[in-house]
Amino acid sequence: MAMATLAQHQHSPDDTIHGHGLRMTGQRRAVYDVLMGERNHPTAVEVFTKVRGQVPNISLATVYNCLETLTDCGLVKIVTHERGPSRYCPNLEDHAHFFCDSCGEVSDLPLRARKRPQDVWEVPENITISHHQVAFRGECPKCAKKKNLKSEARNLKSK
Amino acid sequence: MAMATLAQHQHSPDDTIHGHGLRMTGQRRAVYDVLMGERNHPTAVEVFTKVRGQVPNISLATVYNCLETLTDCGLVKIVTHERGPSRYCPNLEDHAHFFCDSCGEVSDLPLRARKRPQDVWEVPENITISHHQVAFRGECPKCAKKKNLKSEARNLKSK
DNA sequence: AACTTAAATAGGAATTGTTCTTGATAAGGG
DNA sequence: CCCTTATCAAGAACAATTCCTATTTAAGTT
Repeated sequence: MAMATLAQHQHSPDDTIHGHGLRMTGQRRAVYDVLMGERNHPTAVEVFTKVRGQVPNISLATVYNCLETLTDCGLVKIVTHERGPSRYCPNLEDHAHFFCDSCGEVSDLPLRARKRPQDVWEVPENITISHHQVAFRGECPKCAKKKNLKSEARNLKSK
Repeated sequence: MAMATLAQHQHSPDDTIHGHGLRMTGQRRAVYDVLMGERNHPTAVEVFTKVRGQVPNISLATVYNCLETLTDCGLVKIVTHERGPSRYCPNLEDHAHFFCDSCGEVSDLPLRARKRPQDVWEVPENITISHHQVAFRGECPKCAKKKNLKSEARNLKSK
């Protein structure tokens, strides 16, 4: 019984794709596995080079197609940031993204419990909201630490 | 005395640009005026066609250059949304954007008083945030109303 | 006013990321 | 096994933006 309940909510990616009348092909699985493996928000080209290890003669266009079907089926989210290339994210929880300006790393920031974006921005009542995309930019802890070490070194030298 | 206080905080765009060691040229002024006139978040191409009315042989590259200098000087904000072309916004207040999926209209949503994005998303303490960009998608009131009228018409017909 | 120097511009070429097209391949259902 | 449709690889096409270069313009100096 517990299983039946689980099965309803926890579809395998195969089931989800089949539910959309499509097939789980080798290429699609490989692309999905790369995303699930590295949760680094890779670009299409990064997925492409990674996935070539598994499917040596997959084409970039196919990677784009796979990423599109996966997003259409709701298995993957597409993340855009300023003018850069799109990135892909298999985290289906509601979350924002943080982009480090110095190292380029992207990380997920979860939504706080019982909070909604509308609590912070004035959204008129008669507007229907279907999606939101939230991006923060700044400096990640690693880069901040590096910078501090450098300036310490400078101070020692100048003595 | 009041004037001196004002002058400190309320620079003219010319002063701001001069403060960056640059000049307020005819092209830059025309681009800035278009943005201040239509507050529709136009794309570079839309600015280009509009600005040609004032400066008939300005080039698209120059419009891009002007938009870049204006944003570098902090007079204009650049707004990106999914894979679409960048849009430009002279509203310097902290605000989010709403994109209507059916008519494409873009509107500003002000930040609520004494609220911060960090109130809604969990941002680790040791991350430094310099910018945030927030986009909502959905249906604007006008489009919702149109849709309702249409479905009413359908209902009448089917009787 | 002429001279000097650096900034700004127009026009077009080049680049980047993505989508489209086409013919070949493969897979599931009858 | 055949038929139909989905999928794929490869490369062409495309859209938005940036880069390049020769020319023009403006500001500050004599």
